[in-house]
Amino acid sequence: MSIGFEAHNHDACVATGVAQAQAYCAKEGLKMTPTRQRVLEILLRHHRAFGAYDILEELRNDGLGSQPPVVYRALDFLIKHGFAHKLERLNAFVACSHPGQDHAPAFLICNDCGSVAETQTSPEKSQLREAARKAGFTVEATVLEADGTCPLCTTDGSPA
Amino acid sequence: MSIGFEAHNHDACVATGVAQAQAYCAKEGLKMTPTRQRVLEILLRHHRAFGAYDILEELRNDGLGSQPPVVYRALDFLIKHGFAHKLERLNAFVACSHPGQDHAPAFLICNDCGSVAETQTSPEKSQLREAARKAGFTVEATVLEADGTCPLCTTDGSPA
DNA sequence: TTGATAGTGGTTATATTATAACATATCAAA
DNA sequence: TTTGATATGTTATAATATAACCACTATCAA
Repeated sequence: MSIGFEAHNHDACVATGVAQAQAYCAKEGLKMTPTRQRVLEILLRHHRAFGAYDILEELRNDGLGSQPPVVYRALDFLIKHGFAHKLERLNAFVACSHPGQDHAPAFLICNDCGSVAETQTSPEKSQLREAARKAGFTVEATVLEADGTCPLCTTDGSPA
Repeated sequence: MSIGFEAHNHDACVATGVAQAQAYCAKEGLKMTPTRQRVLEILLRHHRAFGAYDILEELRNDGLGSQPPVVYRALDFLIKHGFAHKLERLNAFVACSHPGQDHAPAFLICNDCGSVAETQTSPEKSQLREAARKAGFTVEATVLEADGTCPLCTTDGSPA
């Protein structure tokens, strides 16, 4: 369960993810508005890379805004506060698997089935941080992504 | 000199970079065509993140093709054979600083001055590879990028 | 209660990045 | 010299993202 390709109960993912985000927002004085919550739910439900325009289409179906800025603004909020991440390699988005933790996420992205696993790294041990330190470079954010084939697709050629 | 933010002779960069690429192509039976070479020269000369449409504008000035596919095809070739890399965070491109080596590059990207340093990592030691191994995930390619502030911009607020 | 302010959302328009599809050209091998 | 593979030229469009402006709402101070 630690890495994320195993099957699991997405309803629970969605419920706990939304609850955690709501709790965090209440504590920090942030506004979890209907649009933001809906975008988070969409990301949690799919639990895979999801493009901004795919999210937008679902939002539209819910009557919650139909223009790109709506979804990009919601994503900005979710990313800023750690509820979601952008996959730079795919220009797509995923819900955070470890919300509430200050973390340097890394992603394993399956090219076959599109599933995405978020893993934690230890910034103090990373080669990237070490290289930055040596160079006198101040790191603000890191992007750590691997493309490849997930165990399910490796084994039998078909996704979960 | 190991990391890449220091000032250095770009003419030499360009000359040696092109020569190395030509040698590699000759050895491998690849074609270093005028367009491809010109795109490589542009990347080497600027030695920073350079967008596809910025490259295209320079190509146009040289009469070497004026439509997007021209530059994207050249970039595909250069990237495929290790002469250039894409910075996913910026949707931009840089010449490779270590051509001819089979490597897992990592980048330090200065948000102030736009300079980019390419550093080497040891795949066998990386936390991303380790996480992949644990998950049974087969890695095909990795993206390792850090945003932040380079030593020159940290020190005095102005780029080199 | 009013009015100032900040944050959010709606909308139009447009910018930026990238590729599909098809025609033409080049070149080397059969 | 035909063939096949690779490369280039071109048109059109897809996919991703943001600027700019206006309206609404909540909050809070006067």
